[in-house]
Parts: sequence; C-alpha cells; structure tokens
Amino acid sequence: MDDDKVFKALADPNRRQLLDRLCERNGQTLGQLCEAMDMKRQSVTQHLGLLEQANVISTQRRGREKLHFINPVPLYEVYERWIRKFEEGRLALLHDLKQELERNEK
Amino acid sequence: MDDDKVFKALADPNRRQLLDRLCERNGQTLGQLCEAMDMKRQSVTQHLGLLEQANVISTQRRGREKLHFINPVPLYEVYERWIRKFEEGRLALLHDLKQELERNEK
DNA sequence: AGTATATGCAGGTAATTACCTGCATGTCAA
DNA sequence: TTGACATGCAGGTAATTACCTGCATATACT
Repeated sequence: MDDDKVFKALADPNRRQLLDRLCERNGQTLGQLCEAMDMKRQSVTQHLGLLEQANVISTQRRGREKLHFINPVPLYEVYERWIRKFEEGRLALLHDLKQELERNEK
Repeated sequence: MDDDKVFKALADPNRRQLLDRLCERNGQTLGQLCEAMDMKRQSVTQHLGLLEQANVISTQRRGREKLHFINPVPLYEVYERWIRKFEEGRLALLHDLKQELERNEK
C-alpha cells in the first residue's frame, strides 16, 4: 500500500465528501455521485480516480455504468500505522501530565 | 478544529517525517529538526508552520530557540470523526462476507 | 438504425504548493 | 560591544492541482 496516496486522497474535502456519500450508500454510479457534488462530472471523475489509485475505492462496470465501492482497508492501515502511534503518544502525554499533577499535590 | 487543515498537514511525507521525529523526541528545536530533513531550513520552517496551523504541533520559545511539541489531540479527533467511520464500514463488510460464506456452506 | 444516456479522454488556465536565495532580527557569550 | 548562532521574513520559480470546455466512445432502448 502507498501511504502517501491515501493521505493525499484524504487531503481534499470534495474527496472526503465522496467517501461520505459512499458510506451512506455503497456502489453508486459516477452520475449519482455527481448529483451531490457542486462541480462538473469530469472533475468528479478526476477525484474518484485519485481515490481509486489510493485504493480507497474500487470500481466495477455494469453495462455503461461504473459502480464505486468504498474499500476501508487502506484507511484502517493508515490508522494503524499513523494515527494510532500518535494516539499512544497522546495517552503517554496524559500519563505524564497525571504524574506531574500528582507530584504537585504532595 | 479544522479537519481540513489536519488532513492537508498530513498529506505531505516530509511533514509526516517531522511528526515522526517529534514522536521519537518531543520538544526539538528547528535546528535539530532540520538535521533530519533533506531541505533548507526555510522549507522546514514552512512545513512546521502548516503543522502548527493545523494545531498538530505547538511551539514554545526558549531564548533564541524555538521548541516544537506534538499535539496528538486533533489527530485523534480526525481518527474519531473519519477513520473510525470507515473502520466500522470495514467491519460491516467483513460481517457481510462472513454471512455470505456461511450461506454458501449450507 | 437512430437517439438518448453514461462514461472516457485531451488539453488549457488559474490557483496552490514546495522548494529556493538573500537579507533581517533577536539572543547568547566572551 | 562584537561575533557566532537560531530563527524570521520577503520574494521568485517550477511543479502540482483543481477546475473547466470540447469531443469521443460505449451501452441501452425503441
């Protein structure tokens, strides 16, 4: 997996909105996704392309339609590799802070 | 908090590397952080500025030095608001898959 | 076949971004 | 005060990005 592509894919609010839409209803067509977005179809295609390259969504053709599905795995992996680390740092900081406070109480 | 700034701050590999360095040792100066980075000091300053605007790091002056501290709270909030949602979707998918497999076994 | 629909592809422009160089300011220590 | 060191600020360039318009292709329906 390419961490960087996932992060970059998530860096745009329009792309996060697209993921939101797919969270609500998975397997939507390009046209359906366009309805929710305030931009031209071609721009939406571009955003979806980045999401697909990041492996955050996958697609499947059904006749002339293209269905889009969310793939939560890379998102979870990013969480595992990155956010969790900082979360642990956060807990450690809170722990330090607690110790600090307790020391001052004495 | 501004989700977007946090996502954009994380979108760059150099900035993630800076966070990594601060994870290893918190409270480093600009100069110290520059040693690890393959770019000019001014560029590092710029990256640190974005991280600070996203409230992912905070700074503190000590004489002529500027110390940088990681702030894991917004990272955790981003996880809570975003990644966790997809994680739940992932679990739901796995659940569906399991049911699917079980149905096929019969 | 002919028309409508869903998507793909090419290319162009404006805004943003990531670097850089050069110089200014502020702090420490002798 | 002077010299060394740590950082701040201004501005410039090349690359990337996010849109767009226009046209092409593929599928479906009558």
